[in-house]
Amino acid sequence: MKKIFSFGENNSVELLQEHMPVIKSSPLFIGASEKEINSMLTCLGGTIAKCDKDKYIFHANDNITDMGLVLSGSLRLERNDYWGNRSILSYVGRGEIFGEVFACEPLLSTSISAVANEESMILFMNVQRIATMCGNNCIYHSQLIHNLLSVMAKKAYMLTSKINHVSKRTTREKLLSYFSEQVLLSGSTEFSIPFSRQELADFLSVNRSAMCVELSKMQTDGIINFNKNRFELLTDENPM
Amino acid sequence: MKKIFSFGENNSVELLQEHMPVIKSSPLFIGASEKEINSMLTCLGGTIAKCDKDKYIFHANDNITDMGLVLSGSLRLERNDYWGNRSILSYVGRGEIFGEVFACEPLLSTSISAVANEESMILFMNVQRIATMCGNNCIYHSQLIHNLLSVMAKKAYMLTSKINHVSKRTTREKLLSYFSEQVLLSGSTEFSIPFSRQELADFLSVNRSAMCVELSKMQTDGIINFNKNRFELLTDENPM
DNA sequence: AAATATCGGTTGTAAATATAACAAAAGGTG
DNA sequence: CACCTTTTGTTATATTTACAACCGATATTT
Repeated sequence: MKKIFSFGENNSVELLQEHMPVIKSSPLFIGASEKEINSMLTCLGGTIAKCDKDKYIFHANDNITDMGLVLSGSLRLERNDYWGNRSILSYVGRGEIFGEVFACEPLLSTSISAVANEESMILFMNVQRIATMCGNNCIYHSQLIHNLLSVMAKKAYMLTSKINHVSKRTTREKLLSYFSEQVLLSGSTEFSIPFSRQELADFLSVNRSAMCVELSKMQTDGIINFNKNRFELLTDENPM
Repeated sequence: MKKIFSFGENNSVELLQEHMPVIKSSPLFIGASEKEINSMLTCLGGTIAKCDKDKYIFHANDNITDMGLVLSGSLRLERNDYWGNRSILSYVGRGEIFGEVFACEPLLSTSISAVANEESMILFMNVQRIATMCGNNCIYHSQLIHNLLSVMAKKAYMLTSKINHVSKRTTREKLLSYFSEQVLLSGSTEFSIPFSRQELADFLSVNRSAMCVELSKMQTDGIINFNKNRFELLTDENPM
């Protein structure tokens, strides 16, 4: 990994201009102007680094102080268990942030690593400095804190929600739990889902094939209708 | 729910003294002095309210702006699905905080409600004001932000970790995933768990009885040893 | 249009799980 | 200690799931 840019220093303006659109649209900086972003990133000790494919961005048990924003490329978060089994937790794409959990709570020295999936550009920011208000005229600092809290709140909500689905005992219950949420979110008994069958099965931690069987049964039972990725909940009665 | 105390006003000192030990030891204010806490809570528009048993502290789809700290008593977080099925997500006891997710991201107008399990005293704090630095000489404000970020990071870590266990397909894999984490956390292949069998089964979303069967099998197979709540992992080989 | 790949649905079978019912062990109380 | 309650372990059985293998539909490539 090679640092190629530091905010607050004399740098190539081109590189910055290239990546500014991603920064501007990221959840951390949404609504801020370029000038404000520059000011904030100077405040946060922002640096941009390039990471080659399959190189580690951080490693399990590293002491992490910075969170990252993927400017280009993508990376994956991996977990290693006691026996060295590696499993992929998630992919982090362009515009998404990562590492905020470990940067906010360094004691969670962790079994989790971040690896570049391809050649990637990463913007690193020091979280300690986000929490610590600077004395400068960095008036958007509190907006930044607000944004970070918002990002973490959304993540916690998403995780809680997923646990709710996955904790159900049968595939049918898992599906209905997920569908119920979609109905409540969309405000309609008809909704589209952003998953392929395989992705939905992975999300709910069930076998794709078994899930397809269950979906068909539910349609036969008159509980749901579906066509491709569009679903409809047909029952006002508790189907369980 | 009845407000009985507001920080920054002339209030009964007794009530404050009664609950100060809980506040001081809560994760939000850990390390702060009583004077600092008073200053911060004035800053945050802190109020103390009493809530009777089985009364709602907040209701699904309320617009939540405050997070809470349980000073005495306890409450439960409930979720209602589309069909009105109510399930209990968690219990929140003395010294614990709740509602921070919704207060940080009000758009998550939610299917989740908080209900008093018994007569309870709750300290409410405005999260918007946590994120927004006050102009006062409230020097511990950034410590507070830091603490809040830390709390949310720990929660996200805990949730991610639980998803990792629950997402495994078989009971044995779920158990081993959990045990592996305990080994990594404790740094030893021997560890104690804070769950009864029923609680562990609920945590891993499996049937208690089936889990007991699996635990016995694993002992027979020479993968683990256990006695009451003390477990030992016996294998350096990947048991799966 | 033929070849290829991807995706969704189906089937049969082996494996795993939930469930109920019960027994044994542990803990608490008068 | 005797009694009761709670927790943990065991067994048998019905249900549910995973898995592999296959087919057909759809989309993509050449």
